[in-house]
Amino acid sequence: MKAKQTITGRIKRSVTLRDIARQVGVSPTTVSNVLNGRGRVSEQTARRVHQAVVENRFIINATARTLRQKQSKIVGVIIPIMEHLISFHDNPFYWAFVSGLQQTIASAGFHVMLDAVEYSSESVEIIRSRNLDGVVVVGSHESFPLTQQLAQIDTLPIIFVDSYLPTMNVNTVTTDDRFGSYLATRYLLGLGHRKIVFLSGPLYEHGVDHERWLGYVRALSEQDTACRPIAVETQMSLESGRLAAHRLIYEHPDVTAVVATGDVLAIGVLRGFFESGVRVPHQCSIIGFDDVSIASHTVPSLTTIHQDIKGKGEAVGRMLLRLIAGQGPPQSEHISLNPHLVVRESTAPPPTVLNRLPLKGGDGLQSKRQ
Amino acid sequence: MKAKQTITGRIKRSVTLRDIARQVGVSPTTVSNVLNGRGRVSEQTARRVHQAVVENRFIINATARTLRQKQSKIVGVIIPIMEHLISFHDNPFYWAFVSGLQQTIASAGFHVMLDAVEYSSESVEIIRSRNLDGVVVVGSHESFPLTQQLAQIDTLPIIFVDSYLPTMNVNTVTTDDRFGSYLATRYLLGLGHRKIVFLSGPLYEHGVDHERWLGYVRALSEQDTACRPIAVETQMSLESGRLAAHRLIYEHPDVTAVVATGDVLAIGVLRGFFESGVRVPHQCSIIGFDDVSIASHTVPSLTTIHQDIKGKGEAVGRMLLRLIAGQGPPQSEHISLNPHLVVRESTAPPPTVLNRLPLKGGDGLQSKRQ
DNA sequence: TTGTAAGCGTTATCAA
DNA sequence: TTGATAACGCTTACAA
Repeated sequence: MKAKQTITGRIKRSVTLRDIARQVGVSPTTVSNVLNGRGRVSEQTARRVHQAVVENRFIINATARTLRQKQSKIVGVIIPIMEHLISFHDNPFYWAFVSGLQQTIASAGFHVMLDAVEYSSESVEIIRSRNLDGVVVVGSHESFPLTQQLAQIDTLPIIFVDSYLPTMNVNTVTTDDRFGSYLATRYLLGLGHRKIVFLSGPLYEHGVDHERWLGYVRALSEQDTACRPIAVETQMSLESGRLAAHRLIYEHPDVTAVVATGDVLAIGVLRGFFESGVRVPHQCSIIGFDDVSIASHTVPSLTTIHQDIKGKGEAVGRMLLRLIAGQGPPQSEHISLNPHLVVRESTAPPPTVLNRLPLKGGDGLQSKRQ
Repeated sequence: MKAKQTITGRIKRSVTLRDIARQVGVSPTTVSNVLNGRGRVSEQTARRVHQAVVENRFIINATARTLRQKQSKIVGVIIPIMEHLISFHDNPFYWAFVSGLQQTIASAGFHVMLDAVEYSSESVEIIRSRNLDGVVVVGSHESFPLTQQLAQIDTLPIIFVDSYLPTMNVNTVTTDDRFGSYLATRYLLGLGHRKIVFLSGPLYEHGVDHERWLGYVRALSEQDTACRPIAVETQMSLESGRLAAHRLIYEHPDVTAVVATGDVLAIGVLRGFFESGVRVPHQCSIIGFDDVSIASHTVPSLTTIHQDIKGKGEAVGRMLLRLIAGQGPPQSEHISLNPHLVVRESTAPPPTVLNRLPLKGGDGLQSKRQ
């Protein structure tokens, strides 16, 4: 291990609190008290200490402080992943969320440590090892061993985001996914659609997409006609959406609308339909979920269920700060954010019987007569 | 400060290396040696130590280790920001980059600490305070006080990403932006375009967008006709792109192609033109930069300059690990990644004289005769 | 092959 | 209002 050396060969040491104390002619305790604003110091002394701090460009060693106080002022953001990071890199969702969180906790002097952890992991060493003050887990499932481990931790606040963990007594922040999906489906039903496909990522039990499925089903069941739910399950990615669109055309040619569980998926569908010459919304309506910033800039722009992603990061940040400060309630907190419908260009009433044009091209000509 | 207490009122202490030593009946040194695989321990002892570690769910305290060794195994990712985080939340670029970096350094046991720092900041306390082992700065400019401060640090490796700092002797990883932009512009010239607008974010001197400007200018100047460069400067965001498209139609109605310095901007333009009824690529071609995953899924899909963003994060991670291991060269390293052109649907030859349709609608009828 | 003891830079406790 | 001292949990000379 080579030591960092100056030209003179002396080991380069950073300025310590002790150095400041020595220079000012007081004890380390006093310097510490000044730095931490404990007040029991004369103004004189405080001023001199502050001056020495500036002069020597002293920066307190947070590592030592953490060791002593067992408070790191670090919050861990843990993202459960599966093998090859499916949907981890691509999803603009994460960044918006994390930047909202970062901004909020930074204002209280906290830092964010990012960690992607295998969902099958049996423990998350970083939490104890680094004395994290709090943890945020994004997108977890009850079935993950990782989730089980994390839920057992009772020595520091943990917040599960976008995770439905009904049997676990943990803090959660979610969007009301079921309601959002219900809104989307009801809107389509209101426009007159009856054949509506539900397109989602993997439907884990108690997953976000599963909640959205329940909202979709409920909306359908409230409709007096016998609307059958149709589920198409794929991955949450642009490309999966594109491919799903092509499949839809053949497997469900009579469909007039698609409820996608994510804008990413919806945008892929938009593209897939375009490639096949299916016009949106004239032949088929599409509705997304999330309202990522690009949703308002697609062609056609995307009708979607809006959720404030950055705001969610901020809400999580505030909740975490509160819990860390010990102002948390004895039992777990749950926040469910309200999504709302944003109508744009990708939805319209279904083609009428007269001008109906099935998705599948084969008998297109026939239907075009009007 | 309330201590965490168990029901019995005893302070809850985590298992330490000393506890393990005591239980096994050896010294802390031996346990440490086992844990760090230093080898000078009998296999017997090693086995017993390992067993005790597992039994007691011992996790080493990285904070204490850091304090002692002055190596934190933490890498800081610093993102210079201006006031209200313009283009920080929205840009999918960051996430892809950071996740590539994270993945790479995690495999060597390093963690990522994320920090957004004001560009005007005079110091980055976190670096010394947390004993960071390395730092990555994304998108910096020479004129930032922050950059000046960071460049002076010589006690740990710092890598500047997507930053052109010609007067500074620092490690950099960039994409060959000038060349990429040159490729884009040359491609359009080759298609026959002569009125090509350069649409960018703020053109800081030595900024990424400025480099791209130089590539654009060079391509034009190589063309034998007197192609005048036309610069339109805005913000790097979807919405700015959309608005710019509307402006373009009036300010430069004779333009037949747009070189945008980012896909985000280009996608905004796509949308803006759509809103105005300008057909892409028939009336106007658009070419982006970055090839974010959505670029291949827009309507029309985006011709763009591809750069491997996640790969850039990985390259930075590898370089950082090398530098941290002390295998770095005495002088600064520079890596320039090669971008390439990806042709999709948003580009085509310009409208011919006969079927020419200016962007501006006013005299559209006149030109429509054929 | 193993152990002793000092120290990393801070803060908490207690005393002055 | 201030200071001496002992930790926090680990690693590392150096000694045995």
